[in-house]
Amino acid sequence: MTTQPVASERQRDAERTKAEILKVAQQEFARHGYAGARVDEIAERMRTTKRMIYYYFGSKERLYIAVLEKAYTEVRAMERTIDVEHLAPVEAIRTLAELTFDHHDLHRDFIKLVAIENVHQAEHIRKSEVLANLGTPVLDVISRILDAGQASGEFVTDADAIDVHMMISSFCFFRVANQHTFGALFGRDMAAPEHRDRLRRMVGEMVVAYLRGQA
Amino acid sequence: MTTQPVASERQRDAERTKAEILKVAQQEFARHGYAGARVDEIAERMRTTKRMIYYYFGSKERLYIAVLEKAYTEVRAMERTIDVEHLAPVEAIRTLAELTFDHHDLHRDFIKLVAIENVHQAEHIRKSEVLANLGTPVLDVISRILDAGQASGEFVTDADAIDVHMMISSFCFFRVANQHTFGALFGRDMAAPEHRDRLRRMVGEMVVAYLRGQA
DNA sequence: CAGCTAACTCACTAGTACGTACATTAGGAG
DNA sequence: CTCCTAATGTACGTACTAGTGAGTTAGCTG
Repeated sequence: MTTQPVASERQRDAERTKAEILKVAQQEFARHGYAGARVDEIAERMRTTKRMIYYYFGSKERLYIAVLEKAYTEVRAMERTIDVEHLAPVEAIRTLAELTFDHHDLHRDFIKLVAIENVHQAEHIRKSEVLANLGTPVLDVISRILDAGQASGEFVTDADAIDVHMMISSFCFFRVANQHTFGALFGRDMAAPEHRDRLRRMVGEMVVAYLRGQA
Repeated sequence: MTTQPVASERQRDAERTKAEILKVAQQEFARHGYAGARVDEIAERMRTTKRMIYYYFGSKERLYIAVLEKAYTEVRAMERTIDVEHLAPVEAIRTLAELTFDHHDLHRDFIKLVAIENVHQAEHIRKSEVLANLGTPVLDVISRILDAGQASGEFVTDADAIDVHMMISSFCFFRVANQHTFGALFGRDMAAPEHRDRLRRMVGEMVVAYLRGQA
């Protein structure tokens, strides 16, 4: 048995090459949109060549779909680690909102990909079997919090889990996705630390106030 | 003096041609994004030719900026017609939220242009003098409602007009802008009438609950 | 009606962007 | 050590795409 070089030293390594393509492609698509992204540009920013992109992914569109699949899969995996069910309903939903906020704050590229995919009416997502069968763990969490809150009487508003998720997401998504036009037109950088912290508290208070209803 | 043909019958009419270019271009940019939009495609869908686009607008980018300017100007003009100040604070802010909701519902192309412009980090908006000096009338309206509500004691939360505007916009924007990925992943069409009506009430209740605070 | 210019048409180009044919090599299997 | 194949590199083709050069005409002005 000869000495095996460690993975990082191997000159030929399919997994490593594929992973690098996906990483660089994600940046490129997020920065320039689907049509604006350049396959040649992705290739130039890598150790490897454009030929490899086509060898592994076949086409620009399939590469883009692979990027979406990877991004969504990671996000869903992260969602599954959220644990707020040991908290009382009010604190649970507030914490969930704030974690969602943090999550959006940290995954700018993912937010952009979602925005881009919506420009294209989700046509690529619909082509992916992986994404079609990717559950949404966060909905179950919200459902249980809502049930607990209604049972204890703390939540008065009769809300649906998808709606509540949408309410939280919209706030967090908008702050990140629209920060540039918002900044240009209102002169306020929603991503700046001082605004970020206030808006983080705001999203939590917003959901709690909504669910508690008009006392 | 010879008989004047009416504007619509004139074969040569700069204003009419420019207006048609802008209208078709808005659709094309909204549908395919900045990079995905095709100047030739815009030309083909018109009475006139591609050469005219360059004659009047000079470049694809300047055409795109002109489209943004027109869209934003129209939206701001519409905002100025909003009149809720004869209402009591709670009803005023609720109505404003619902009108904002309707407004987003009606101007899908505009929403998409905003999303697209954010993908490009608002670089085109920043190049436009028109847009830099376009006020935001809605902020004054919100300010006055907040002042009235705080004076009367109905609003407890110490909120800032820009934040409240952001809260309302985010909800309305997200429902329209992200309807495709949301629909694909959660199996719910937020644009369908039954959901639309519920979400419309929801945005109003959300702001009111937030401003009234935890009683 | 003559002349002038803004409005318009047509044919074309230079460069770009996705994708591929073909040659080559690393490195594991036997 | 040899062979075989997955992995990789090079160079190129085809189609598209923004933008333009140069000529033409509608229709207003005097």
